[in-house]
Amino acid sequence: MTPHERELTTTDADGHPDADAAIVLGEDPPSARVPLDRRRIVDAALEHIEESGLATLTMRRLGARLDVEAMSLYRYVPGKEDLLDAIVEILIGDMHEDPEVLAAPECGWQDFLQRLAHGVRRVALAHPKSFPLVASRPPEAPWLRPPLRSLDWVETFLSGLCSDGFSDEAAVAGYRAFTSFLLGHLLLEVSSLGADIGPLDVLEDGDDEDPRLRDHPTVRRLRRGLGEDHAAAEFEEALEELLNRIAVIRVEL
Amino acid sequence: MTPHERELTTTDADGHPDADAAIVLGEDPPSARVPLDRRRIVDAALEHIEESGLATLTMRRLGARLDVEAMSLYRYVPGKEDLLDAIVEILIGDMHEDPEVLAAPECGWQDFLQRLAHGVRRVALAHPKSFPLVASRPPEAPWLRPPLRSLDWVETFLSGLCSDGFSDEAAVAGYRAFTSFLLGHLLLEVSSLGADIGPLDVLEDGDDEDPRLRDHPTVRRLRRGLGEDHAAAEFEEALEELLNRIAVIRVEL
DNA sequence: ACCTGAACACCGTTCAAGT
DNA sequence: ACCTGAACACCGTTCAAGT
Repeated sequence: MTPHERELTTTDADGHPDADAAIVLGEDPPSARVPLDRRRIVDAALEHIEESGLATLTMRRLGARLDVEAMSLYRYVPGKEDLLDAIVEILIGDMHEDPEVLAAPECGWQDFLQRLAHGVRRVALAHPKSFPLVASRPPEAPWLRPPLRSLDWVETFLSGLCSDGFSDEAAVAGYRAFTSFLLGHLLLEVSSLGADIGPLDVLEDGDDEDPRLRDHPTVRRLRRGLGEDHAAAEFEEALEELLNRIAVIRVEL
Repeated sequence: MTPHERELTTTDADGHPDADAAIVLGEDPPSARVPLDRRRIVDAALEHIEESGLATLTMRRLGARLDVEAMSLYRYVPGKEDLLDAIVEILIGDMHEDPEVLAAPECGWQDFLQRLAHGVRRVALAHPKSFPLVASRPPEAPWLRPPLRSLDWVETFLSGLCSDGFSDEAAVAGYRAFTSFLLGHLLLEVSSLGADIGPLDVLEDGDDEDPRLRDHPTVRRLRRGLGEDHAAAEFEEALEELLNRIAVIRVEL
């Protein structure tokens, strides 16, 4: 694709170099490939993870994807660990840019938390294989419990609640309940998605039997229900319950 | 070191072989080191992770810890991935051996789930740096939603509920609610523990200011509360709420 | 200014060879 | 039977050198 574009822009069918024209028009330098750039690197890493998984992400492979040798990446990224951190920052940034999420809590804290939860869920579902990084990378502020990454996110959350009548203690308690809720639900949902469930693994309720089920009669009996995906509905329901619980915290603390 | 031991045990200072004496006493072969063994390898890996973190776990280092070259490990473990899976199995096994957890649900499903939850939490807290593997390793049964590892665990859970009046549908719904609850709470709790929080990171409420807090006034204001660890109490409280919710599921489904 | 070749230390893993 | 030496392919990372 990139070579294709390059061909089209550097010479036309008659062999005329038309690079000059492009420059005159103020476009990118003919096709001396766009110089590398930190954001482009992080995006490519994200793409790779979603396509092929975190385990195969390699500085060398990432370089190849960008038509560059691995060493070039180090001009823009201090190292692989920092690259993974940068991915997390992009994911969190996506959340913050979402206008749905960003909107101030004018319609009350319940609406605010609803939008926040759905915003995080959208990001998680859009990047199922990368999302677990958000939970596993060492946090920006380790003294913060729970140590979710991104002080920006925490600030948004706490100031949102405090602006709608939460006491300091209630806001902190709400923060804890909300984050563990999101983590549990989204990590599980995302891990079913990332599992690359082969069509043969669906375990039809036909007469054929998975040998592993011989010693697990209850799992076998309930296997149809266990295979169904009700993640969306369960998320809504559990979120509703959570908001009720936070409402109690709000008036009690 | 290894050659040193060998010298000391196979011959004494006068050149007498003393291996026979040891054998006569019925002890381990003098100290020709205990032959390797799959369980010993997995235990050593667990120890290494808790001491030094998953990132530094290496077949070569693991070999060194066992006074053996890395290649020897491959006689007992097919590869590094399988080793990580084996660690998860040990953790889950620990849970199942806990008599507190294992006891049949004779005192009702609420007591049963209480014991189960606390059993899982004990294991998580005992191995904070290894526990995240339970959530991140690809599951034994990918068609199972959520895909928690270990069919044994799922079987225990479901048959426990079904033996105390849960319909099939209610048991499945309860399973989903329970696992996402445990995952969220324990991963967050364990990640605060594993963070190796330096004493300087506690962020005293003294007058010194972390520069990162300049743009996060609410976090700064609430930092004392955010640093406190109420994980145990919050776990109990949230578990109580969860059991209430499951009670509703039980009668409704 | 931006990229690369060559190099270094360290991986996971295999296999023929040692004891 | 159990372990190791030597080797292979592949990592992350550095740095002097190329354009």
